[in-house]
Amino acid sequence: MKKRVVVAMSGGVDSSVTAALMLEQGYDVIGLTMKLWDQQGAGVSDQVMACLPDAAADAKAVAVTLNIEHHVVDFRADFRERVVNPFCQDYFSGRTPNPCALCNKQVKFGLLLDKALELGADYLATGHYVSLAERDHRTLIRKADDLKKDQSYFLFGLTQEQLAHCLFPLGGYNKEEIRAKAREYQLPVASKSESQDICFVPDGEYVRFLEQEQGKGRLSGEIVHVSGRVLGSHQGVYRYTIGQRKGLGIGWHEPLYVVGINVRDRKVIVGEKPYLGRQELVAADCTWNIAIPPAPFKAACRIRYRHQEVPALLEPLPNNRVRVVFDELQNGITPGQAAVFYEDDLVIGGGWIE
RNA sequence: UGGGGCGUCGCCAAGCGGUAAGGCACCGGAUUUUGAUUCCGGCAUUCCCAGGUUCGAAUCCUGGCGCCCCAG
Repeated sequence: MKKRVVVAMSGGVDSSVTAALMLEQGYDVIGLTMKLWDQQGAGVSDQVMACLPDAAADAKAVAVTLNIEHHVVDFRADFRERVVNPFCQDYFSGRTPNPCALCNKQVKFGLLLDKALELGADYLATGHYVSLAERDHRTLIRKADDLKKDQSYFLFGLTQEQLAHCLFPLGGYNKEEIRAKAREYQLPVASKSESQDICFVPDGEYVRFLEQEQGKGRLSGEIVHVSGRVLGSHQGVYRYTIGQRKGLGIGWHEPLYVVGINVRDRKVIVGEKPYLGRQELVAADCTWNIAIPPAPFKAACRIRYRHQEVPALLEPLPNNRVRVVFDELQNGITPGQAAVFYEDDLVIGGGWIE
């Protein structure tokens, strides 16, 4: 009997081609589109498993073209509770959230996967640019062949249980090839543009979003140099993130970067670039896809998306945490972002920077 | 109003008679499924003001104005 696979269809090029590929590979395919957020306006998300009204319509149109079953599931309440609210809380507590990584774990490969299994699916397939690999009877995420599109960083939180039901057919392709396939299959979304920004903040103005949600002018205070000298004022600590240079409005001999955020005193600490360097971090809520070695071990670590991982020594700590000591100083280690660990091109684990 | 110093883009700062460097900030763009970073481009017809000397001055002279420091 044919294996059944649910494809998470956002209405974008990637997930649409994913559905076509699954079909081509002989699966019994059902398309599922999540309704995550109500939003007017431009900046329609594409790769992001969006959310917007016409995303569902586009997905439906693709499903019709492919002649597959398609459903829309309404996760708006859960999405707000599990992704949007933590996003706001993080910013208002001086952290910088990574909603995409959280959404993957909680919603796409949480609620949506559950829904897929409910529908009798063996697998959930998505249009992420990653592959899967087997090692020591475990399933690991492998970076995409096209490193420019690699999205393994955002998927570090998936557990063995989740990965057991995942299919990522796009990992071996690059974007041009996927677009070509979309045209080949004559998908109506073949020429849709790339998306960016947070899906629930399509215009990228996350500050405005936060202020709409929680009110304006909270947590305003001083901008202080590492030397202690007050250099200016700011309109809210949530407007800043570690490593940020632009938007400080301070004329100085050199560029200044945000090197610290003190919510209690409402202070944004700035300093010259060398002050950004840190040798280590601690990550919490770790997910491991290997057996955790009992002793400290070497691995490569990424501290942000789209950055070459760097060598470090990982020391597992109690309570699902890990200390990461880098061989070289790293700039812009930011609480709230993910630290993702690699062995060659495999994701072996990751956690949230404290 | 005794002595000394200084006034060039929002900030710092070159320039010292030949027709306004640079850095920071800011703005725009590129890159990017988070936030950042990074990269590229833009940004003083004008040098505190008013006269004067020069073919020509931010640069020299005169007079104002405004700061700063040291003395009283």
